[in-house]
Amino acid sequence: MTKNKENKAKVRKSRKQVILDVAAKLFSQKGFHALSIRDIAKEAGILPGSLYYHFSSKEELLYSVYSEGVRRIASSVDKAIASKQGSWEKLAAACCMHLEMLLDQSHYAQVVVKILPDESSGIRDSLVLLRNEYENRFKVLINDLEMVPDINRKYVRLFLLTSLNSAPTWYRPGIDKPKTISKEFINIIKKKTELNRTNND
Amino acid sequence: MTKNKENKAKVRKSRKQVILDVAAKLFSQKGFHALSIRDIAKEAGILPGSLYYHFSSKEELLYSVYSEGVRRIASSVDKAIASKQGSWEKLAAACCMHLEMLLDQSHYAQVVVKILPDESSGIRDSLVLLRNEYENRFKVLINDLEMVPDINRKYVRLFLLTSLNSAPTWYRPGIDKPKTISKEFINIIKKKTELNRTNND
DNA sequence: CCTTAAATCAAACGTTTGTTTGAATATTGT
DNA sequence: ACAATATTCAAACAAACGTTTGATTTAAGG
Repeated sequence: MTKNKENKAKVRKSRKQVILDVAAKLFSQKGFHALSIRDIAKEAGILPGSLYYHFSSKEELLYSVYSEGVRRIASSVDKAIASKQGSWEKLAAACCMHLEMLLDQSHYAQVVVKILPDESSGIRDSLVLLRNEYENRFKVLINDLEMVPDINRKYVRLFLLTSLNSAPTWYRPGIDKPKTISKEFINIIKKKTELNRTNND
Repeated sequence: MTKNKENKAKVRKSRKQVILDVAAKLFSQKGFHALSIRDIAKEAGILPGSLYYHFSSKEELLYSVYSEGVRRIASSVDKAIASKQGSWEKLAAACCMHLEMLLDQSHYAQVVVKILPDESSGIRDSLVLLRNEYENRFKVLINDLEMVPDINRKYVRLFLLTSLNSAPTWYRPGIDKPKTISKEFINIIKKKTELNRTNND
């Protein structure tokens, strides 16, 4: 009763949401410092000052986008993991979904891996907290992994996660699908790569 | 004359070199847009305008630092490769030196991996060119690698290089040495990681 | 319809930005 | 020692920045 939500909701998304979407897109493309409030406002179809009715500062806007990005990628990955059994299958599913979120035009997710928390010193710690909470999933997945004993799992995690997160910098659609890429990465870790000829180690 | 002696001793490192060193340090720490000419000038002990006697713009300064970074890391890696024989040994030596340059406080090298060429649109293409010329070494090294046939070498390269380049974001001195880290990374690629129990692939 | 609150505009604020300019100072070659 | 050149200073520029403010419009409730 209080408001005619249905009409409104279906006709147009709220202005605040438009600002968030535009900010996600532009932050992911240009980074924090290279993007101005005026750029965001112009693309959102409002005046720069109007933005401050919804967000108290540029940093708070980034935080809103960043946390929404973490929320989206985390829930997608959680769903992907839940449907799988076996430690390697779970990890593969997580990597695949992680990569799909990064590469399939999800600007929110891209912000999470493209923006370094140190770029915005005022909210640095908050961003690191959000990101750690998400990446902890991979720590668990890799610790549960059934693998030969002489591999340092910390480096497996770093190796895998940083590779996936760098994908947006070199990925070009049409060459390979995210699914293919994540499978290749997992395979490089799983399989023996060196030829049998010399095994001096 | 007495003054002349003192000055010469003191100015052994030319002003231009001081500016370059300071810029390398600050660019690697703060990125391109978050760093101002005034910050550089203050740390170099000159006035902002004086910088423009040596460099015609902020972008040209970045280019100078970046190209010097590529020069240093490339020549170090080339030397490291030359002394080794065997495809895996060469790759290991290259990765180790690459990582040492990045982690052992070489600000010039850090600029090369921390600054995304897109941050400075005016010289983007020049930076990409420099970087590709360097990274081509790894393309060659990995193509020469003796490995099982069903591995996509392109992804081995991307996998390895992006992992190494991300190291400055998580590396903390005292825990592990660059040498140890690069060995672990190479090992993850070389060795079979999965337990033998199920080999359904 | 009127009132009240939410949302946006229009304009400006004070700072900081990269850069330019002309004068002043150091340095160098003769 | 002097002229020429190389280097730095001091000051300013216009533009862009994040943000604030007060008026104005839009929407909602009784």
